[in-house]
Amino acid sequence: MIDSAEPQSSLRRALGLLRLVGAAEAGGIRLKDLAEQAGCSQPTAHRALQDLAAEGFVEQIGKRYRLALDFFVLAARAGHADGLRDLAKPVLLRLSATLTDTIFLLVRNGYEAVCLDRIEGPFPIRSFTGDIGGKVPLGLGQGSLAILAHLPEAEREAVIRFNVPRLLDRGFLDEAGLRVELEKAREQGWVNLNTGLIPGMAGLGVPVFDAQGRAVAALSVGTLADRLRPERLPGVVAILKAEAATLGAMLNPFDTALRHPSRSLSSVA
Amino acid sequence: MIDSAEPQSSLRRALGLLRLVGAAEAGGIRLKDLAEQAGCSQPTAHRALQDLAAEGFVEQIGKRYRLALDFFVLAARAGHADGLRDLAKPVLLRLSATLTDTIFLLVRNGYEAVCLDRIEGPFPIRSFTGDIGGKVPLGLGQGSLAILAHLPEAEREAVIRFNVPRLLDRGFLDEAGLRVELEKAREQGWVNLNTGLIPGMAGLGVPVFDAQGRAVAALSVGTLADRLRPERLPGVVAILKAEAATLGAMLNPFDTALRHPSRSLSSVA
DNA sequence: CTCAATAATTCCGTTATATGAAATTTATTG
DNA sequence: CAATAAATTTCATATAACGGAATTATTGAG
Repeated sequence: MIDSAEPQSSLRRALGLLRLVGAAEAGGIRLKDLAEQAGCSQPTAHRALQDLAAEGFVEQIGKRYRLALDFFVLAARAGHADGLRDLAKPVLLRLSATLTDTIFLLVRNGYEAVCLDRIEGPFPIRSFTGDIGGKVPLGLGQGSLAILAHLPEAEREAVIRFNVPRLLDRGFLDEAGLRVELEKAREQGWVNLNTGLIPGMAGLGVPVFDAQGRAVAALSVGTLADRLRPERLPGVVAILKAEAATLGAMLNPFDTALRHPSRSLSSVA
Repeated sequence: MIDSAEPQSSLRRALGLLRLVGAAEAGGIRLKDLAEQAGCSQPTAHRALQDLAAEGFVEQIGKRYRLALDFFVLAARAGHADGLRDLAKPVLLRLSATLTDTIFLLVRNGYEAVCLDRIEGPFPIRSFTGDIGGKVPLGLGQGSLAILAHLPEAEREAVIRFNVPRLLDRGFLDEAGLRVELEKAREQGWVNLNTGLIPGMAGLGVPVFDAQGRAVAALSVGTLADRLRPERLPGVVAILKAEAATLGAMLNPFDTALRHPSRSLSSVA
Protein backbone atom coordinates (compact mmCIF):
# COMPACT_ATOMS: atom_id res chain seq x y z
CA MET A 1 0.00 0.00 0.00
CA ILE A 2 3.04 2.23 0.39
CA ASP A 3 3.88 1.52 -3.22
CA SER A 4 4.03 4.55 -5.41
CA ALA A 5 5.06 3.09 -8.76
CA GLU A 6 2.32 0.80 -9.91
CA PRO A 7 3.72 -1.98 -12.03
CA GLN A 8 2.20 -1.69 -15.44
CA SER A 9 2.50 -5.19 -16.72
CA SER A 10 0.35 -8.09 -15.70
CA LEU A 11 3.49 -10.02 -14.98
CA ARG A 12 4.73 -7.44 -12.51
CA ARG A 13 1.38 -7.51 -10.80
CA ALA A 14 1.42 -11.29 -10.57
CA LEU A 15 4.94 -11.33 -9.19
CA GLY A 16 3.86 -8.79 -6.63
CA LEU A 17 1.11 -11.15 -5.61
CA LEU A 18 3.60 -13.95 -5.35
CA ARG A 19 5.73 -11.81 -3.09
CA LEU A 20 2.72 -11.06 -0.92
CA VAL A 21 1.97 -14.74 -0.63
CA GLY A 22 5.53 -15.23 0.53
CA ALA A 23 5.23 -12.43 3.06
CA ALA A 24 2.05 -13.87 4.51
CA GLU A 25 1.94 -15.63 7.83
CA ALA A 26 2.48 -19.36 7.98
CA GLY A 27 -1.17 -20.22 7.66
CA GLY A 28 -1.42 -18.72 4.20
CA ILE A 29 -3.38 -15.77 2.92
CA ARG A 30 -6.83 -15.37 1.48
CA LEU A 31 -7.64 -14.06 -1.95
CA LYS A 32 -9.52 -11.11 -0.58
CA ASP A 33 -6.58 -9.81 1.46
CA LEU A 34 -4.20 -10.53 -1.34
CA ALA A 35 -6.24 -8.51 -3.79
CA GLU A 36 -6.57 -5.70 -1.31
CA GLN A 37 -2.88 -5.53 -0.46
CA ALA A 38 -1.90 -5.77 -4.10
CA GLY A 39 -4.39 -3.10 -5.02
CA CYS A 40 -6.05 -5.07 -7.74
CA SER A 41 -9.49 -6.51 -8.22
CA GLN A 42 -10.38 -9.89 -6.87
CA PRO A 43 -10.95 -11.53 -10.23
CA THR A 44 -7.54 -10.35 -11.36
CA ALA A 45 -5.87 -11.74 -8.29
CA HIS A 46 -7.84 -14.91 -8.68
CA ARG A 47 -6.74 -15.56 -12.22
CA ALA A 48 -3.12 -14.81 -11.42
CA LEU A 49 -3.20 -17.14 -8.44
CA GLN A 50 -4.71 -19.90 -10.55
CA ASP A 51 -1.86 -19.60 -13.00
CA LEU A 52 0.69 -19.42 -10.21
CA ALA A 53 -0.82 -22.56 -8.74
CA ALA A 54 -0.93 -24.33 -12.09
CA GLU A 55 2.78 -23.70 -12.49
CA GLY A 56 3.45 -25.00 -9.01
CA PHE A 57 4.56 -21.74 -7.45
CA VAL A 58 1.77 -21.45 -4.93
CA GLU A 59 -0.62 -23.94 -3.49
CA GLN A 60 -4.13 -23.50 -2.32
CA ILE A 61 -5.02 -25.09 1.00
CA GLY A 62 -8.71 -24.60 1.47
CA LYS A 63 -9.23 -20.89 0.86
CA ARG A 64 -5.70 -19.87 1.61
CA TYR A 65 -2.73 -19.50 -0.65
CA ARG A 66 0.85 -20.14 0.32
CA LEU A 67 4.15 -20.72 -1.41
CA ALA A 68 4.42 -24.27 -2.73
CA LEU A 69 7.26 -26.65 -2.10
CA ASP A 70 8.07 -26.65 -5.79
CA PHE A 71 8.89 -23.01 -5.37
CA PHE A 72 11.23 -23.87 -2.53
CA VAL A 73 12.93 -26.48 -4.68
CA LEU A 74 13.34 -24.11 -7.60
CA ALA A 75 14.67 -21.33 -5.44
CA ALA A 76 17.19 -23.54 -3.72
CA ARG A 77 18.97 -23.38 -7.04
CA ALA A 78 19.26 -19.63 -6.77
CA GLY A 79 21.80 -20.11 -4.04
CA HIS A 80 23.94 -22.03 -6.48
CA ALA A 81 23.92 -19.05 -8.79
CA ASP A 82 27.61 -18.36 -8.96
CA GLY A 83 28.59 -21.68 -7.49
CA LEU A 84 29.61 -20.03 -4.26
CA ARG A 85 27.61 -22.34 -2.07
CA ASP A 86 29.09 -25.46 -3.59
CA LEU A 87 32.56 -24.02 -3.44
CA ALA A 88 32.13 -23.05 0.15
CA LYS A 89 30.67 -26.32 1.33
CA PRO A 90 33.98 -28.04 2.03
CA VAL A 91 35.25 -24.89 3.68
CA LEU A 92 32.26 -24.82 6.00
CA LEU A 93 32.60 -28.49 6.76
CA ARG A 94 36.24 -28.08 7.63
CA LEU A 95 35.51 -25.13 9.85
CA SER A 96 32.70 -26.96 11.53
CA ALA A 97 34.89 -29.96 12.17
CA THR A 98 37.82 -27.90 13.39
CA LEU A 99 35.99 -25.43 15.59
CA THR A 100 32.87 -27.36 16.53
CA ASP A 101 30.89 -24.17 16.49
CA THR A 102 28.11 -22.90 14.28
CA ILE A 103 29.45 -21.64 10.95
CA PHE A 104 27.78 -19.17 8.60
CA LEU A 105 28.33 -18.28 4.99
CA LEU A 106 26.95 -14.85 4.16
CA VAL A 107 26.90 -13.13 0.80
CA ARG A 108 26.35 -9.52 0.07
CA ASN A 109 23.17 -8.68 -1.77
CA GLY A 110 22.61 -4.97 -2.22
CA TYR A 111 22.13 -3.41 1.19
CA GLU A 112 21.86 -6.77 2.87
CA ALA A 113 23.76 -9.87 3.75
CA VAL A 114 22.03 -13.15 2.97
CA CYS A 115 22.75 -16.38 4.77
CA LEU A 116 23.65 -18.76 1.98
CA ASP A 117 24.59 -21.69 4.15
CA ARG A 118 25.04 -22.60 7.74
CA ILE A 119 26.33 -25.57 9.64
CA GLU A 120 25.06 -26.11 13.13
CA GLY A 121 27.37 -26.51 16.04
CA PRO A 122 26.55 -28.19 19.31
CA PHE A 123 25.09 -25.00 20.82
CA PRO A 124 21.89 -23.70 19.33
CA ILE A 125 22.73 -20.26 17.99
CA ARG A 126 20.18 -17.57 17.33
CA SER A 127 21.69 -15.33 14.74
CA PHE A 128 20.43 -12.10 13.24
CA THR A 129 20.29 -13.67 9.86
CA GLY A 130 18.43 -16.67 11.18
CA ASP A 131 18.43 -19.71 9.02
CA ILE A 132 19.56 -20.29 5.47
CA GLY A 133 17.86 -17.75 3.27
CA GLY A 134 17.63 -15.22 6.06
CA LYS A 135 18.96 -11.71 5.60
CA VAL A 136 20.12 -8.75 7.65
CA PRO A 137 21.05 -5.18 6.84
CA LEU A 138 24.76 -4.87 6.15
CA GLY A 139 26.28 -3.76 9.44
CA LEU A 140 24.28 -5.96 11.75
CA GLY A 141 26.09 -9.05 12.95
CA GLN A 142 29.72 -9.99 12.66
CA GLY A 143 29.85 -11.37 9.13
CA SER A 144 27.64 -8.62 7.85
CA LEU A 145 29.87 -6.01 9.46
CA ALA A 146 32.95 -7.65 8.04
CA ILE A 147 31.55 -7.28 4.53
CA LEU A 148 30.47 -3.69 5.03
CA ALA A 149 33.81 -2.68 6.52
CA HIS A 150 35.70 -3.83 3.46
CA LEU A 151 33.51 -2.35 0.78
CA PRO A 152 34.98 0.46 -1.34
CA GLU A 153 34.47 3.74 0.44
CA ALA A 154 31.78 5.22 -1.79
CA GLU A 155 29.76 2.07 -1.71
CA ARG A 156 30.22 1.72 2.01
CA GLU A 157 28.98 5.23 2.61
CA ALA A 158 25.94 4.61 0.47
CA VAL A 159 25.12 1.49 2.43
CA ILE A 160 25.63 3.23 5.74
CA ARG A 161 23.34 6.07 4.70
CA PHE A 162 20.70 3.57 3.74
CA ASN A 163 21.06 1.21 6.65
CA VAL A 164 21.61 3.42 9.70
CA PRO A 165 17.90 4.06 10.16
CA ARG A 166 17.16 0.38 9.90
CA LEU A 167 19.85 -0.46 12.43
CA LEU A 168 18.44 2.12 14.81
CA ASP A 169 15.01 0.65 14.28
CA ARG A 170 16.28 -2.67 15.40
CA GLY A 171 17.78 -1.00 18.42
CA PHE A 172 21.43 -1.56 17.69
CA LEU A 173 24.33 0.66 16.81
CA ASP A 174 23.88 4.30 16.00
CA GLU A 175 25.98 5.78 13.24
CA ALA A 176 28.87 6.77 15.51
CA GLY A 177 29.07 3.35 17.08
CA LEU A 178 28.84 1.70 13.70
CA ARG A 179 31.72 3.76 12.35
CA VAL A 180 33.88 2.86 15.31
CA GLU A 181 33.23 -0.80 14.71
CA LEU A 182 33.85 -0.48 11.00
CA GLU A 183 37.14 1.26 11.61
CA LYS A 184 38.21 -1.46 14.01
CA ALA A 185 37.12 -4.14 11.58
CA ARG A 186 39.15 -2.59 8.78
CA GLU A 187 42.22 -2.41 10.97
CA GLN A 188 41.97 -5.92 12.32
CA GLY A 189 40.57 -7.62 9.26
CA TRP A 190 37.98 -9.38 11.37
CA VAL A 191 34.98 -8.60 13.55
CA ASN A 192 34.35 -9.80 17.04
CA LEU A 193 31.27 -8.54 18.80
CA ASN A 194 29.54 -9.80 21.84
CA THR A 195 26.34 -7.94 21.18
CA GLY A 196 24.58 -11.07 20.14
CA LEU A 197 20.92 -11.73 20.54
CA ILE A 198 21.52 -13.56 23.77
CA PRO A 199 23.95 -12.57 26.50
CA GLY A 200 26.79 -14.99 26.70
CA MET A 201 26.79 -15.63 22.97
CA ALA A 202 29.43 -14.19 20.71
CA GLY A 203 30.58 -14.32 17.15
CA LEU A 204 33.45 -13.71 14.85
CA GLY A 205 33.33 -12.74 11.19
CA VAL A 206 35.88 -12.36 8.42
CA PRO A 207 35.39 -11.02 4.90
CA VAL A 208 35.86 -13.09 1.77
CA PHE A 209 37.35 -11.25 -1.20
CA ASP A 210 36.79 -12.18 -4.80
CA ALA A 211 39.32 -12.00 -7.60
CA GLN A 212 38.87 -8.25 -7.90
CA GLY A 213 39.49 -7.80 -4.21
CA ARG A 214 35.90 -6.96 -3.43
CA ALA A 215 34.30 -8.12 -0.21
CA VAL A 216 31.53 -10.27 -1.62
CA ALA A 217 30.95 -12.63 1.26
CA ALA A 218 31.86 -13.46 4.82
CA LEU A 219 32.53 -16.48 6.93
CA SER A 220 31.46 -16.29 10.50
CA VAL A 221 31.29 -18.30 13.65
CA GLY A 222 28.64 -18.14 16.33
CA THR A 223 29.36 -19.62 19.70
CA LEU A 224 29.43 -19.09 23.45
CA ALA A 225 31.26 -15.93 24.53
CA ASP A 226 33.31 -18.23 26.68
CA ARG A 227 34.72 -19.92 23.65
CA LEU A 228 36.10 -16.70 22.21
CA ARG A 229 38.15 -15.60 25.15
CA PRO A 230 41.69 -14.27 24.60
CA GLU A 231 43.35 -17.68 24.76
CA ARG A 232 41.21 -19.18 22.01
CA LEU A 233 40.30 -16.12 19.97
CA PRO A 234 43.52 -15.65 17.99
CA GLY A 235 43.51 -19.25 16.89
CA VAL A 236 39.94 -19.04 15.68
CA VAL A 237 40.71 -15.81 13.85
CA ALA A 238 43.66 -17.44 12.13
CA ILE A 239 41.65 -20.45 11.04
CA LEU A 240 38.76 -18.36 9.77
CA LYS A 241 41.05 -16.03 7.87
CA ALA A 242 42.86 -18.93 6.29
CA GLU A 243 39.63 -20.50 5.11
CA ALA A 244 38.35 -17.17 3.86
CA ALA A 245 41.50 -16.84 1.81
CA THR A 246 41.06 -20.34 0.43
CA LEU A 247 37.50 -19.59 -0.52
CA GLY A 248 38.46 -16.29 -2.07
CA ALA A 249 41.07 -18.04 -4.16
CA MET A 250 38.47 -20.49 -5.42
CA LEU A 251 36.32 -17.61 -6.53
CA ASN A 252 38.97 -16.71 -9.04
CA PRO A 253 38.71 -19.33 -11.75
CA PHE A 254 34.96 -19.35 -11.73
CA ASP A 255 34.79 -15.68 -12.27
CA THR A 256 36.98 -16.18 -15.26
CA ALA A 257 34.60 -18.87 -16.43
CA LEU A 258 31.82 -16.32 -16.29
CA ARG A 259 33.66 -14.05 -18.63
CA HIS A 260 34.23 -16.83 -21.11
CA PRO A 261 31.28 -19.07 -20.52
CA SER A 262 31.29 -22.52 -21.98
CA ARG A 263 28.72 -23.04 -24.61
CA SER A 264 27.54 -26.26 -23.04
CA LEU A 265 24.54 -24.25 -21.95
CA SER A 266 22.59 -24.94 -25.07
CA SER A 267 22.38 -28.59 -24.11
CA VAL A 268 20.24 -28.13 -21.05
CA ALA A 269 17.92 -31.04 -20.32
CA MET B 1 10.28 -28.93 -25.92
CA ILE B 2 8.43 -32.04 -24.81
CA ASP B 3 5.60 -29.81 -23.65
CA SER B 4 2.31 -30.51 -25.28
CA ALA B 5 -0.03 -28.15 -23.47
CA GLU B 6 0.94 -24.62 -24.35
CA PRO B 7 0.22 -22.28 -21.50
CA GLN B 8 -2.27 -19.73 -22.72
CA SER B 9 -1.57 -16.86 -20.40
CA SER B 10 1.38 -14.53 -20.50
CA LEU B 11 1.91 -15.28 -16.85
CA ARG B 12 2.25 -19.01 -17.44
CA ARG B 13 4.73 -18.29 -20.19
CA ALA B 14 6.77 -16.04 -17.94
CA LEU B 15 6.79 -18.56 -15.11
CA GLY B 16 7.97 -21.16 -17.58
CA LEU B 17 10.83 -18.87 -18.46
CA LEU B 18 11.65 -18.46 -14.80
CA ARG B 19 11.73 -22.21 -14.43
CA LEU B 20 14.08 -22.47 -17.39
CA VAL B 21 16.37 -19.91 -15.83
CA GLY B 22 16.43 -22.06 -12.73
CA ALA B 23 17.20 -25.16 -14.75
CA ALA B 24 20.12 -23.50 -16.49
CA GLU B 25 23.70 -24.21 -15.63
CA ALA B 26 25.45 -22.17 -12.99
CA GLY B 27 26.79 -19.60 -15.42
CA GLY B 28 23.33 -18.45 -16.40
CA ILE B 29 21.50 -18.62 -19.68
CA ARG B 30 21.22 -16.33 -22.66
CA LEU B 31 18.04 -14.79 -23.94
CA LYS B 32 18.33 -16.55 -27.26
CA ASP B 33 18.42 -20.03 -25.73
CA LEU B 34 15.73 -19.14 -23.27
CA ALA B 35 13.40 -18.01 -26.01
CA GLU B 36 14.18 -21.09 -28.02
CA GLN B 37 13.60 -23.52 -25.18
CA ALA B 38 10.43 -21.76 -24.12
CA GLY B 39 9.17 -21.73 -27.67
CA CYS B 40 8.47 -18.03 -27.76
CA SER B 41 9.87 -15.12 -29.67
CA GLN B 42 12.88 -13.26 -28.45
CA PRO B 43 11.09 -9.97 -27.82
CA THR B 44 8.53 -11.78 -25.70
CA ALA B 45 11.20 -13.48 -23.65
CA HIS B 46 13.03 -10.22 -23.36
CA ARG B 47 10.08 -8.31 -21.97
CA ALA B 48 9.27 -11.06 -19.50
CA LEU B 49 12.86 -11.23 -18.31
CA GLN B 50 12.96 -7.48 -17.84
CA ASP B 51 9.93 -7.68 -15.60
CA LEU B 52 11.29 -10.68 -13.77
CA ALA B 53 14.51 -8.78 -13.19
CA ALA B 54 12.70 -5.63 -12.12
CA GLU B 55 10.87 -7.62 -9.47
CA GLY B 56 14.09 -9.17 -8.29
CA PHE B 57 13.42 -12.74 -9.37
CA VAL B 58 16.22 -12.99 -11.88
CA GLU B 59 19.37 -11.02 -12.38
CA GLN B 60 21.23 -10.24 -15.52
CA ILE B 61 25.00 -10.70 -15.44
CA GLY B 62 26.31 -9.46 -18.72
CA LYS B 63 24.20 -11.22 -21.31
CA ARG B 64 23.16 -14.07 -19.09
CA TYR B 65 20.20 -14.48 -16.81
CA ARG B 66 20.16 -16.40 -13.58
CA LEU B 67 17.97 -16.67 -10.51
CA ALA B 68 18.49 -13.77 -8.14
CA LEU B 69 19.28 -14.00 -4.47
CA ASP B 70 16.07 -12.17 -3.65
CA PHE B 71 14.30 -15.17 -5.02
CA PHE B 72 16.28 -17.41 -2.70
CA VAL B 73 15.38 -15.22 0.24
CA LEU B 74 11.72 -15.19 -0.65
CA ALA B 75 11.62 -18.93 -1.04
CA ALA B 76 13.24 -19.62 2.28
CA ARG B 77 9.79 -18.83 3.59
CA ALA B 78 8.18 -21.51 1.48
CA GLY B 79 9.67 -24.19 3.66
CA HIS B 80 7.79 -22.66 6.53
CA ALA B 81 4.59 -23.52 4.78
CA ASP B 82 2.95 -25.47 7.51
CA GLY B 83 5.52 -24.50 10.07
CA LEU B 84 7.10 -27.91 9.80
CA ARG B 85 10.59 -26.65 9.44
CA ASP B 86 10.42 -24.49 12.52
CA LEU B 87 8.74 -27.22 14.48
CA ALA B 88 11.35 -29.70 13.43
CA LYS B 89 14.36 -27.53 14.14
CA PRO B 90 14.71 -28.44 17.81
CA VAL B 91 14.13 -32.06 16.93
CA LEU B 92 16.93 -31.97 14.39
CA LEU B 93 19.22 -30.17 16.78
CA ARG B 94 18.58 -32.73 19.48
CA LEU B 95 19.19 -35.59 17.08
CA SER B 96 22.34 -33.97 15.82
CA ALA B 97 23.64 -33.45 19.34
CA THR B 98 22.71 -36.95 20.48
CA LEU B 99 23.88 -38.92 17.48
CA THR B 100 26.58 -36.65 16.06
CA ASP B 101 25.62 -37.74 12.58
CA THR B 102 24.09 -35.92 9.65
CA ILE B 103 20.34 -35.49 10.11
CA PHE B 104 17.76 -34.93 7.35
CA LEU B 105 14.20 -33.71 7.40
CA LEU B 106 12.31 -34.80 4.30
CA VAL B 107 8.75 -33.95 3.34
CA ARG B 108 6.61 -35.61 0.80
CA ASN B 109 5.70 -33.54 -2.22
CA GLY B 110 3.73 -35.46 -4.82
CA TYR B 111 5.93 -38.16 -6.24
CA GLU B 112 8.99 -36.82 -4.55
CA ALA B 113 10.59 -36.22 -1.21
CA VAL B 114 12.09 -32.79 -0.66
CA CYS B 115 14.88 -32.06 1.76
CA LEU B 116 13.45 -29.33 3.97
CA ASP B 117 16.33 -29.14 6.38
CA ARG B 118 19.57 -30.83 7.17
CA ILE B 119 22.15 -30.62 9.89
CA GLU B 120 25.64 -31.66 9.07
CA GLY B 121 27.48 -34.21 11.11
CA PRO B 122 31.23 -34.59 11.30
CA PHE B 123 31.42 -36.85 8.25
CA PRO B 124 30.61 -35.28 4.93
CA ILE B 125 27.58 -37.14 3.63
CA ARG B 126 26.59 -37.25 -0.01
CA SER B 127 22.90 -37.95 -0.02
CA PHE B 128 20.51 -38.58 -2.88
CA THR B 129 18.53 -35.51 -1.98
CA GLY B 130 21.62 -33.44 -1.76
CA ASP B 131 21.31 -30.20 0.11
CA ILE B 132 18.35 -28.32 1.46
CA GLY B 133 15.85 -27.88 -1.34
CA GLY B 134 17.01 -31.03 -3.09
CA LYS B 135 14.53 -33.70 -4.07
CA VAL B 136 14.42 -37.40 -4.90
CA PRO B 137 11.75 -39.73 -6.24
CA LEU B 138 9.86 -41.37 -3.39
CA GLY B 139 11.53 -44.73 -2.89
CA LEU B 140 15.12 -43.63 -3.30
CA GLY B 141 16.98 -43.21 -0.06
CA GLN B 142 16.05 -44.20 3.45
CA GLY B 143 13.78 -41.35 4.47
CA SER B 144 12.13 -41.31 1.11
CA LEU B 145 11.48 -45.05 1.34
CA ALA B 146 10.11 -44.68 4.83
CA ILE B 147 7.52 -42.22 3.60
CA LEU B 148 6.56 -44.31 0.60
CA ALA B 149 6.22 -47.47 2.66
CA HIS B 150 3.67 -45.90 4.96
CA LEU B 151 1.48 -44.24 2.38
CA PRO B 152 -2.06 -45.59 1.99
CA GLU B 153 -2.04 -48.50 -0.41
CA ALA B 154 -3.72 -46.87 -3.37
CA GLU B 155 -1.50 -43.85 -3.17
CA ARG B 156 1.57 -45.99 -2.70
CA GLU B 157 0.78 -48.01 -5.79
CA ALA B 158 0.29 -44.88 -7.82
CA VAL B 159 3.64 -43.55 -6.72
CA ILE B 160 5.35 -46.86 -7.41
CA ARG B 161 3.88 -46.98 -10.89
CA PHE B 162 5.13 -43.50 -11.54
CA ASN B 163 8.54 -43.81 -9.95
CA VAL B 164 9.78 -47.27 -10.89
CA PRO B 165 11.04 -46.12 -14.28
CA ARG B 166 12.82 -43.21 -12.70
CA LEU B 167 14.44 -45.43 -10.10
CA LEU B 168 15.61 -47.79 -12.81
CA ASP B 169 16.96 -44.83 -14.72
CA ARG B 170 19.07 -43.92 -11.78
CA GLY B 171 20.29 -47.49 -11.61
CA PHE B 172 18.77 -48.50 -8.32
CA LEU B 173 16.07 -50.88 -7.24
CA ASP B 174 13.80 -52.57 -9.73
CA GLU B 175 10.16 -52.98 -8.83
CA ALA B 176 10.62 -56.36 -7.13
CA GLY B 177 13.49 -55.13 -5.02
CA LEU B 178 11.59 -52.01 -4.14
CA ARG B 179 8.58 -53.99 -2.99
CA VAL B 180 10.75 -56.17 -0.78
CA GLU B 181 12.21 -53.10 0.87
CA LEU B 182 8.82 -51.49 1.27
CA GLU B 183 7.44 -54.61 2.91
CA LYS B 184 10.36 -54.73 5.29
CA ALA B 185 10.00 -51.05 6.05
CA ARG B 186 6.33 -51.46 6.87
CA GLU B 187 7.05 -54.36 9.21
CA GLN B 188 9.92 -52.70 11.00
CA GLY B 189 8.68 -49.14 10.96
CA TRP B 190 12.08 -47.95 9.81
CA VAL B 191 14.44 -48.23 6.87
CA ASN B 192 18.07 -49.16 6.95
CA LEU B 193 19.90 -49.45 3.68
CA ASN B 194 23.54 -49.52 2.92
CA THR B 195 23.10 -48.77 -0.74
CA GLY B 196 24.32 -45.25 -0.33
CA LEU B 197 26.15 -43.26 -2.91
CA ILE B 198 29.46 -44.20 -1.43
CA PRO B 199 30.46 -47.62 -0.12
CA GLY B 200 30.88 -47.55 3.59
CA MET B 201 28.12 -45.00 4.06
CA ALA B 202 24.74 -45.96 5.44
CA GLY B 203 21.53 -44.39 6.55
CA LEU B 204 18.44 -44.88 8.59
CA GLY B 205 15.01 -43.36 8.02
CA VAL B 206 11.76 -43.27 9.94
CA PRO B 207 8.39 -41.87 8.87
CA VAL B 208 6.67 -38.94 10.57
CA PHE B 209 2.90 -39.18 10.78
CA ASP B 210 0.57 -36.23 10.98
CA ALA B 211 -2.61 -35.97 13.00
CA GLN B 212 -4.49 -38.03 10.44
CA GLY B 213 -1.91 -40.76 10.58
CA ARG B 214 -0.53 -39.99 7.14
CA ALA B 215 3.17 -40.30 6.45
CA VAL B 216 3.93 -36.72 5.50
CA ALA B 217 7.60 -36.55 6.32
CA ALA B 218 10.62 -38.50 7.44
CA LEU B 219 13.58 -38.07 9.68
CA SER B 220 16.76 -39.72 8.61
CA VAL B 221 20.36 -40.13 9.55
CA GLY B 222 23.30 -40.48 7.24
CA THR B 223 26.55 -41.80 8.58
CA LEU B 224 29.33 -44.32 8.23
CA ALA B 225 28.14 -47.90 7.83
CA ASP B 226 30.34 -48.66 10.76
CA ARG B 227 28.22 -46.50 13.00
CA LEU B 228 25.05 -48.47 12.26
CA ARG B 229 26.32 -51.89 13.20
CA PRO B 230 24.09 -54.17 15.29
CA GLU B 231 25.33 -52.89 18.64
CA ARG B 232 24.46 -49.27 17.87
CA LEU B 233 21.63 -49.63 15.40
CA PRO B 234 18.76 -50.40 17.79
CA GLY B 235 19.59 -47.40 19.93
CA VAL B 236 19.63 -45.09 16.95
CA VAL B 237 16.34 -46.53 15.75
CA ALA B 238 14.77 -45.93 19.13
CA ILE B 239 15.97 -42.35 19.31
CA LEU B 240 14.84 -41.55 15.77
CA LYS B 241 11.44 -43.11 16.31
CA ALA B 242 10.96 -41.20 19.53
CA GLU B 243 11.77 -37.90 17.86
CA ALA B 244 9.56 -38.74 14.91
CA ALA B 245 6.73 -39.34 17.34
CA THR B 246 7.43 -36.03 19.08
CA LEU B 247 7.42 -34.21 15.78
CA GLY B 248 4.24 -35.94 14.68
CA ALA B 249 2.56 -34.89 17.88
CA MET B 250 3.54 -31.29 17.28
CA LEU B 251 1.92 -31.44 13.87
CA ASN B 252 -1.40 -31.83 15.59
CA PRO B 253 -2.16 -28.45 17.11
CA PHE B 254 -0.98 -26.52 14.12
CA ASP B 255 -3.21 -28.45 11.86
CA THR B 256 -6.04 -27.38 14.07
CA ALA B 257 -4.83 -23.83 13.77
CA LEU B 258 -5.13 -24.14 10.03
CA ARG B 259 -8.74 -25.04 10.35
CA HIS B 260 -9.41 -22.00 12.51
CA PRO B 261 -6.84 -19.54 11.32
CA SER B 262 -6.24 -16.42 13.33
CA ARG B 263 -7.29 -13.28 11.59
CA SER B 264 -4.03 -11.57 12.41
CA LEU B 265 -3.25 -12.10 8.76
CA SER B 266 -4.75 -8.85 7.65
CA SER B 267 -2.06 -6.97 9.53
CA VAL B 268 0.82 -8.03 7.35
CA ALA B 269 3.55 -5.43 7.00
C1' DC C 1 41.74 -3.13 -36.72
C1' DT C 2 37.89 -3.99 -39.81
C1' DC C 3 34.34 -6.51 -41.31
C1' DA C 4 30.99 -10.13 -40.95
C1' DA C 5 27.76 -12.69 -38.15
C1' DT C 6 24.97 -13.26 -34.23
C1' DA C 7 22.49 -11.77 -30.40
C1' DA C 8 20.09 -8.12 -27.84
C1' DT C 9 16.87 -4.49 -27.94
C1' DT C 10 13.44 -1.33 -29.82
C1' DC C 11 9.40 -0.21 -32.86
C1' DC C 12 4.91 -0.83 -34.27
C1' DG C 13 0.43 -2.40 -36.14
C1' DT C 14 -2.49 -6.22 -34.88
C1' DT C 15 -4.83 -9.07 -31.97
C1' DA C 16 -5.08 -11.81 -28.06
C1' DT C 17 -5.89 -11.62 -23.39
C1' DA C 18 -6.06 -9.10 -19.06
C1' DT C 19 -9.25 -6.26 -16.90
C1' DG C 20 -13.19 -4.87 -13.42
C1' DA C 21 -18.34 -4.55 -12.92
C1' DA C 22 -21.81 -7.37 -12.12
C1' DA C 23 -23.86 -11.84 -11.48
C1' DT C 24 -23.59 -16.45 -9.48
C1' DT C 25 -22.05 -19.84 -6.60
C1' DT C 26 -19.96 -21.31 -2.44
C1' DA C 27 -18.45 -20.84 2.25
C1' DT C 28 -18.71 -18.66 6.81
C1' DT C 29 -20.99 -16.82 10.83
C1' DG C 30 -24.40 -15.32 14.02
C1' DC D 1 -31.13 -21.77 9.01
C1' DA D 2 -30.86 -17.17 7.60
C1' DA D 3 -27.68 -13.52 6.44
C1' DT D 4 -23.28 -12.09 5.15
C1' DA D 5 -19.01 -12.37 3.07
C1' DA D 6 -15.87 -14.42 0.13
C1' DA D 7 -14.74 -17.05 -3.98
C1' DT D 8 -15.64 -17.86 -8.82
C1' DT D 9 -17.63 -17.19 -13.35
C1' DT D 10 -19.34 -14.35 -17.08
C1' DC D 11 -18.84 -10.80 -20.27
C1' DA D 12 -18.00 -6.53 -22.94
C1' DT D 13 -14.15 -3.49 -23.27
C1' DA D 14 -9.68 -1.68 -23.44
C1' DT D 15 -5.12 -2.66 -22.77
C1' DA D 16 -0.87 -4.41 -23.07
C1' DA D 17 1.20 -8.68 -25.05
C1' DC D 18 2.53 -10.45 -29.33
C1' DG D 19 5.98 -11.40 -33.25
C1' DG D 20 7.94 -9.52 -37.66
C1' DA D 21 10.98 -6.33 -39.03
C1' DA D 22 14.35 -2.75 -38.14
C1' DT D 23 18.15 -1.16 -35.20
C1' DT D 24 21.85 -1.40 -32.22
C1' DA D 25 25.34 -3.79 -29.61
C1' DT D 26 28.46 -7.70 -29.07
C1' DT D 27 31.29 -11.25 -30.56
C1' DG D 28 34.36 -13.69 -33.55
C1' DA D 29 37.29 -14.15 -37.62
C1' DG D 30 40.56 -12.68 -40.81
